[in-house]
Amino acid sequence: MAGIADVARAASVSKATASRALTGSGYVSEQTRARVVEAAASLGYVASTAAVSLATGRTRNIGVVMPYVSRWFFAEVLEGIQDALLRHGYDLTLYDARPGTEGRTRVFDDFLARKRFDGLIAVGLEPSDNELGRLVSIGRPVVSVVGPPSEAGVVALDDLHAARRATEHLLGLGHTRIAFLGGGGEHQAFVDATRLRGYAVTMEAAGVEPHHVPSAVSLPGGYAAAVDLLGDTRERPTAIVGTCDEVAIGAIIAARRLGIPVPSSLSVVGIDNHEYAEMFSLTTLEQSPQAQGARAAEMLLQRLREPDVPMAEVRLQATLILRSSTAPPPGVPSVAVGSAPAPR
Amino acid sequence: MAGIADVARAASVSKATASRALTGSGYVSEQTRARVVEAAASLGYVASTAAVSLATGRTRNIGVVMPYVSRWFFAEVLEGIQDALLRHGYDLTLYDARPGTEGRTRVFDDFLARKRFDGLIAVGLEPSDNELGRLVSIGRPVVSVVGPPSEAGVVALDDLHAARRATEHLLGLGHTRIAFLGGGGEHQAFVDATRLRGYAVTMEAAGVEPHHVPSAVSLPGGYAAAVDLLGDTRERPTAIVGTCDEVAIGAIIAARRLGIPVPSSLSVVGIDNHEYAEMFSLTTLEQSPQAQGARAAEMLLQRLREPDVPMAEVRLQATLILRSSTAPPPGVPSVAVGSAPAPR
DNA sequence: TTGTATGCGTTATCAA
DNA sequence: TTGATAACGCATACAA
Repeated sequence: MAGIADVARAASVSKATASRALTGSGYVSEQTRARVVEAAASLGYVASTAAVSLATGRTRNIGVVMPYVSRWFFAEVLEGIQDALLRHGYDLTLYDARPGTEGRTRVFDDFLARKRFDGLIAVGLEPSDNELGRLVSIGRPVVSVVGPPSEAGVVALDDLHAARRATEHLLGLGHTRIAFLGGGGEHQAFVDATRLRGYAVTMEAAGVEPHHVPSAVSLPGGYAAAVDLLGDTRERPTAIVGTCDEVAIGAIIAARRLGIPVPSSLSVVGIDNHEYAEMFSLTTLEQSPQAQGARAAEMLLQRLREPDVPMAEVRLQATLILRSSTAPPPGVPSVAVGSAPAPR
Repeated sequence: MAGIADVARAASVSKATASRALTGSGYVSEQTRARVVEAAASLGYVASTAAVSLATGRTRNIGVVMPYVSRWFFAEVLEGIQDALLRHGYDLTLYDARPGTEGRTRVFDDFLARKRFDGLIAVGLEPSDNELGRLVSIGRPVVSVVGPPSEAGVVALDDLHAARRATEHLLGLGHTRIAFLGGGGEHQAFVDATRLRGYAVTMEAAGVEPHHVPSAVSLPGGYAAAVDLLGDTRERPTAIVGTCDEVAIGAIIAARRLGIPVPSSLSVVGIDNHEYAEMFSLTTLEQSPQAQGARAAEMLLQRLREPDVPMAEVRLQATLILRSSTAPPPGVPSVAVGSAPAPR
């Protein structure tokens, strides 16, 4: 409970000097600074955040708004943000804003309006116009992870590119009957729509017909959709692009259950490089949600330091990780078989 | 940016009355209260949390400390806490304290010491003596989710009971060669140790030998451990108790890959009723992390309201959910086969 | 380099 | 029932 007055007294200086010594602002002789610091330490002095905030107008706290926290991508981003903020001594207050809930309304109307933070990180928020209005009216810098370009800072995967790469990989192997699994539900997410578009564009450019299979964006969702899709022997595709690894892995599990060998009868590719991807030998386009979260946090803190420099838009390129869930379609010989061995 | 002074002026009352009208403390005539409230609304007045905290000593914020946020259990608990706090208008600031990291030290030494919260919820923290000391020295009420009894409030699953039920279920089906998968690593968690004990005690009481197979507590961890365990045809168990569903599901996936049919050649039971449990037909002992989180939050808020009533210790009993990952061991006829059909 | 005095936006105490 | 005014604990402009 020791206040700065106690510290000042113990070091026999004024509160002002004590404050300067502790915060490192303004001139203080090295001698007295040491005395103050020692006094503070021995008294176990910790500045009251409320008082500091009131006096400075800054909270040393960052707000994070996300629609889910228990889904892999979001949890990973959160960890990345937390890590980065920790390093800079910033606190993190979390706002859960599940789409379509009453809680979400309260978050936008009441909680965010309290401005208990110096800046905001919005992860996959997809705000309505109304919500977006509230967001900007808060008057604090915002960085979003995932999502379309905006005036705020953005850190996101280049979804179009990732989906294109995934599709091209399968086309390159000789597949033509390639289905895209994911999205299309009630709360169609921007990410999934973009990836679907990347897939569709690539398919059309190659002169083959795209085939979108709606699916909940989760492992059980991918499983269920794949069971339906693969159960019909006649129209069965030879390859699947999952909108994310969870969906792709669900499809692999479904295939195994149905006795369809992967990759010899069915190729599957995902986007993420999820924690489980290796265990399922999933070929995928890697992104790092943790790195994205950390990057967003750094960008926001940078902005707080220098309010004048405009914030950037960072588009990350996913890199293909080849594992063994993809191969040429049945009947088509492997490329390696038909060509000369590559020189070493 | 409107302050309470602006509201007061607009309603032509003093700041004091404005404050009383808005906070609902002290006498205010219904007439003026309405005037003040309307003025506040039309000005878009939102009280400065910093000023309120400074004046009242309360933050309307709850700190949550957990070692992971991306693991299923923790993420679910977090959602439960968030939900409950939201309903009561409380903010949530999150502290990530992964065991063995430098960040964890900083959380305990610096971040928590700032006391930016009225109370703390510790989820599966397993603090060292040193850390525990810091925790109590903060002087704020604490509720822990998961973990041993303490002076603080506790909300947790009865792990001993859950593991016993799981083991008894398998014993009752006629299994004798039952392995326990999970825990035993470097950061042996209290939960896993307790569940292991519940298993071991039950096995010994039944006169059969317990067999603990160490495993990382995750789906890939369970998979890897099960591949090793089941690969050895000679010493293969007929049943597995997973310390949690993730481990159990990993084991099921491993069994499928190895061509071992579940449940006819191998029974698997878990603890959790994880999001994926149904999709793998996993028999399991259900608990609700969300409910535990919400319960902990309510308990803490209750304590803040009435500081005198001591906090309780809530032990939840898991309930067995029968799916089709468990059956009698090979060679032993199903109970139903050997007995008269049950009356309808 | 240090000290004095004021402000930050509320709530709470005391009179009126 | 209301209003003036003093905390709350710190940072900072200004003076010394």
